Amino acid sequence: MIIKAPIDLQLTQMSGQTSQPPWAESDGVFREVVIVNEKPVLFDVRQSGEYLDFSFTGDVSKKDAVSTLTHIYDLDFDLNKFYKYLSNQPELSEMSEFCNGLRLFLAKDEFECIISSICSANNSIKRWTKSISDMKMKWGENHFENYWTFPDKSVIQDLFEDEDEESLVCGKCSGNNLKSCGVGYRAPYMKKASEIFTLEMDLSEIGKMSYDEAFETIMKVPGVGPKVADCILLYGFNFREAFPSDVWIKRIVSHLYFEGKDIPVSKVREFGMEEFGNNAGYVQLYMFHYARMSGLMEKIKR
DNA sequence: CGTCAGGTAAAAA
DNA sequence: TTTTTACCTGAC
Repeated sequence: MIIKAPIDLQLTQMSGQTSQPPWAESDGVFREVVIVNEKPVLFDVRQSGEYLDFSFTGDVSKKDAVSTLTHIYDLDFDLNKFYKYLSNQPELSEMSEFCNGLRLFLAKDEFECIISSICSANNSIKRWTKSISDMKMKWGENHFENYWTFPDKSVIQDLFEDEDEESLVCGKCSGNNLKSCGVGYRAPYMKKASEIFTLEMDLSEIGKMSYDEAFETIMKVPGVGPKVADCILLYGFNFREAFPSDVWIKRIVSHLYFEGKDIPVSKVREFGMEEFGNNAGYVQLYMFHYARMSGLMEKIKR
């Protein structure tokens, strides 16, 4: 089945958005299990011309399958209208040609997005995606032979932090702890975050809040600073006015708007939100990949 | 082997 | 309030 909205699936999958690791790819087919109406559904998605082609296995209606993928790949967003917006501004006008078809890759599981985003802090895309994939295989639920959902918060909060803690309980066991997934010092953050969402913070409330209220709330979670908070709000809860600002975005904004002057990341975030409004999330996404693909990144390193 | 990148938390200014 | 430092891990 084809969903008639332009997308570059490969680019979107591999763009390092912290909602989740890329789906398993084979011969241009991206495959993943997603929980829809509390039941596991295995999706196959592939590029068909400029559109998305898909099939699925599982106990779900065609309509719900379509709306699930439409959400995850943000297919209701009008890319051409966004490209018009970009082309009207000299600083941004080149971006759409370098990132044509790039879309938000939104969370299939809000909790997975939170832990992924915490894991991505001060980390490389390659490393955090491997950590999250390892966690799924170790403690998630297995479906359709080779696919795993992300473990529940109640599972992660009780995990051993490292080998030391694990061997206290079981002398010769190993590998059944968070640090074995390469998450490093983020392990205690992940455990505490899980505990908070189990005990005191209701995930379903976040999406109903205003952006400011949601930002303030999510910032109370350990391991969540301003950058991670904005990733969680953008990719996990669809707050499109979020402008996740890290060192790369700082360098790009500084290069494009402030003659290369060193601007504090906090100011970059404020600038992005004021300047781009509801397009802030998309502009951030396009800035990063434009810099990657145009060679700008090499030029402004350091 | 050492050096470095990269956000957050906690300490220090 | 803003600035500095320590933190795991893997790439180089």
